[in-house]
Amino acid sequence: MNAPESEAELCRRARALAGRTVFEVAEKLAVPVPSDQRRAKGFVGTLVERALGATAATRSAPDFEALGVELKTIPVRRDGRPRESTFVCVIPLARIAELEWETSPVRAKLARVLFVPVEAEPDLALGARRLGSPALWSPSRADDSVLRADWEELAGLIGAGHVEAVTGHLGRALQVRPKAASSRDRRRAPDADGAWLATVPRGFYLRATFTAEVLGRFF
DNA sequence: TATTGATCATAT
DNA sequence: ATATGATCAATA
Repeated sequence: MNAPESEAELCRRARALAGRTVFEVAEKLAVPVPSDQRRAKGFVGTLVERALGATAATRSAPDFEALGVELKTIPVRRDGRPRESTFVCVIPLARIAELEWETSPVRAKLARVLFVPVEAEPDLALGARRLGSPALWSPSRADDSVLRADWEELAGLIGAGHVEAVTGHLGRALQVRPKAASSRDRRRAPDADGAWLATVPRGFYLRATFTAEVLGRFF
């Protein structure tokens, strides 16, 4: 699929996918649907990228580069509420002390997001899951201030050398969780004495409660 | 059941 | 190795 030339075109394409199953979308792209999603966790996200004409598949840029729009598929329950948190970005542990909210990767990633809900009941086969109505979101001023407060708390702790004290319990909208192939993976981060320590790579995620509130505005 | 911590595949 | 796409699975 070629890249959409405008937000309006992107939205039309996304609306056209609503109600269709993963199998139907995959069939049109001649892509086989994995039988075991445990071995294909990113399958639906990549599939919808291709179906909509995303350009930055594997690069560190918005999915729709020319439009500045990031795509997020979001697994939902029957009532439409998210089942999972939403991964935002890897945390640059070693450099985070130099960053500010205004120029942070979190704020850049979330500036414009197209959420595409996907049914995700565990007992519903991957191919049978239906896509939902898309929601094109930018943070409201209130959203931005909540995200900023979380960023300042979490980035502040990490930058001050307290990465090991940051658990998934912190943050109202944003949280910090491991983001690695294995818990044995290591990355360097500052310690409290100005030296380096080795710790598991981490990412920023949006809490499901936050995305539930955001999506609730659209429906 | 809700949430946190751990993990899987692929591309560059 | 690191970033992309996320969901799995153990714990509280």
